Amino acid sequence: MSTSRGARQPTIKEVAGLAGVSPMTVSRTLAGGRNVRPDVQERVMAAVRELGYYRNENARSLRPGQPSGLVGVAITNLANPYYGNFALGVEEVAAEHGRRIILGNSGEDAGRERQLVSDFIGRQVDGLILVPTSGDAEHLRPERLGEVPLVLASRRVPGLEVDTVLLDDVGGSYRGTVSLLEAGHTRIGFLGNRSSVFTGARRYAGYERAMLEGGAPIDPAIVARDQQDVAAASRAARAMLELPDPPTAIFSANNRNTIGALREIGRRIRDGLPGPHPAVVSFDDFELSELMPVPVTIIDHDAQLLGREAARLLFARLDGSADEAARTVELPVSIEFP
Amino acid sequence: MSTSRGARQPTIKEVAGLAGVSPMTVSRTLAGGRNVRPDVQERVMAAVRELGYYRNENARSLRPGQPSGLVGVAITNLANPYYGNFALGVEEVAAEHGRRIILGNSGEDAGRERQLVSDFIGRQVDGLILVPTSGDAEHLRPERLGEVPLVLASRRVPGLEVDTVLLDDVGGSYRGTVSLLEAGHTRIGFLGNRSSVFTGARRYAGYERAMLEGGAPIDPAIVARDQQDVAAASRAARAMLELPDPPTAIFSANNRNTIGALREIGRRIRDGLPGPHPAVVSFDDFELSELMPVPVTIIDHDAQLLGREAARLLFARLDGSADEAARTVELPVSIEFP
DNA sequence: CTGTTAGCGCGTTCAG
DNA sequence: CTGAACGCGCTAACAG
Repeated sequence: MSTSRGARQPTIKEVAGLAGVSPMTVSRTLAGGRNVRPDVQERVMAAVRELGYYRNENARSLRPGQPSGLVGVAITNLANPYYGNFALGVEEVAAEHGRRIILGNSGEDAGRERQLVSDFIGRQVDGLILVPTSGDAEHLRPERLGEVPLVLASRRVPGLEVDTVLLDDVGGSYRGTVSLLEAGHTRIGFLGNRSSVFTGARRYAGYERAMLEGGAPIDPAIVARDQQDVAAASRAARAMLELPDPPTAIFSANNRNTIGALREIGRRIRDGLPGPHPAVVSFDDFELSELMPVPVTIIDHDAQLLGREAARLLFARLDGSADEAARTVELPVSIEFP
Repeated sequence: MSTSRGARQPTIKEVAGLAGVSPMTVSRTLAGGRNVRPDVQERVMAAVRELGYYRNENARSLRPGQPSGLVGVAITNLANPYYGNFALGVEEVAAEHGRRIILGNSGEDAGRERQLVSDFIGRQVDGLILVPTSGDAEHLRPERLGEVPLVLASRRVPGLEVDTVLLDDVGGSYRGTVSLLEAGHTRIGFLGNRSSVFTGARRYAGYERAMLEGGAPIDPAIVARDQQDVAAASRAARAMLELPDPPTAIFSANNRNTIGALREIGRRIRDGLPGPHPAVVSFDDFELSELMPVPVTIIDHDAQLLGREAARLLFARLDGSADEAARTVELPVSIEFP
């Protein structure tokens, strides 16, 4: 009378037995019913319902050439709402194509990513969509992946020529920084990821180009490029705002750094520290940005769309409607002024 | 020379061939190498590396009794950061147990949830974790699920006695509302989900009890219970704030309603409309709540922890270390004053 | 220590 | 229109 290990899932044989037909007839009925008499189909479906039968997709995909209907998705940080939306975009398009996603969180760790990819391939995924970590990428090389198509999102991997969806990181950062320069700022701080992170490097490049072109000096004392989370970002912002000559504006290269910077600015305002408090340009949107105590310009883009686009590239590959060459799609960003 | 359909994944046979052993020896080596000579193991592993072989997990789990190592997770709205964190919690604990998650987004649609569950079972998941929709739940009845254990999170399903993780919705809402009453408010609006949503009903119940006990009348004109997204919440907030006698405080039953309400309050402040502007109590945390133009009290809880706890209940069931009776875990919430 | 046999659930192929 | 045989990749159980 234990709860478990008793009656496993019913098989096609049991359904066949109950319906008084051969397993083959059940299979055919489930496959659409071609070449099966309607009344027999009735009996089969009745047996299916009675037994609570579900077709075993794993056994099904055992046959070579049969797709598993699974797409492996690895993300660097699901706790970041940005990647939640990304995953949703992938999931939606996959569902439209009758596929399911297997999701793993790499936590920005290359070893974990490698494990995830191994497991995904072992489960016969039809394709992979990754936001790659910045570590070693040996496990993503084509000869390791065999036939399984790979799409990268958000970041490129050096030396890996595969379908990729990127944002216009450089252009967005450039335009965002220019908007600060045009507003009269010359002392503009930078908060971002370390340059080994692909987007970190690209977004810094946009900032740098705008500063150079605008004739504004880049002071290393107000450039902080190693914050991966909100707490670190707050500390970095604090350090530069406590300088004798603090920045009058801050360019933040991503959501986590923006939140950290604003948290610190808010603290200073509440503590009654003297202003002026810095204006902020943020790469990545966040909710209620219009209610901030300092003007916040948003370099906005759609994570869900990024996910959808990545999935589209993958399915184009799977349908064979993509040609040999790896494709890169760069999605535009929009700038929203306060 | 086409990219595809050519060299499928190598099989255990090919590895065996290359290593000059039988498939069984490869299998044993991969399973840990018991009863295989070290030098033979070497040869096998070399062949594995050379061919880029991955064990086919689907074929493996074909054998009865073998777990698939997959957990099916269905969520109502991945775009909500709250559920992203929930998924992360589940994923983490699953990974600790060597399992992977298959993730689907039900979008609050019972039909879609049913499809997802069918597919999950067809893929031989070891267990299911759902944030159930509020629709028909026929497909979750034990006889439909067979041996597959189910854990519900966040919401209960009427008539379904299964392991469940809930928040202390009633207590949190009660205490949050009491804090407003103690601050002198008596005209307190309510924004939330329709009562068919489990949490919607529970959170309203806490609000209602506090209001009754506090002797504060509940005015239907400032109770709005049908907002599922931010835009609808904004409209509802606007409607009650434009009344001749608007509420002096608002209790918001979830993240989406809170953002909507604050967006509307912010708009009124920017437009220079006369105050006083309402204080807000929010069930669910959000970032930068400390920077809002009106005081915001947070009824806080940890979505990631909710996910972890749900996964723990599931694995307790799978390990057989849980007894027959369905368990309910109610996680506490904490109140953070502005 | 290693190999052979058999069968998991399903669908393609070929007979009726 | 229906069924029987075979094999997909893998591993317990049983030789050797």
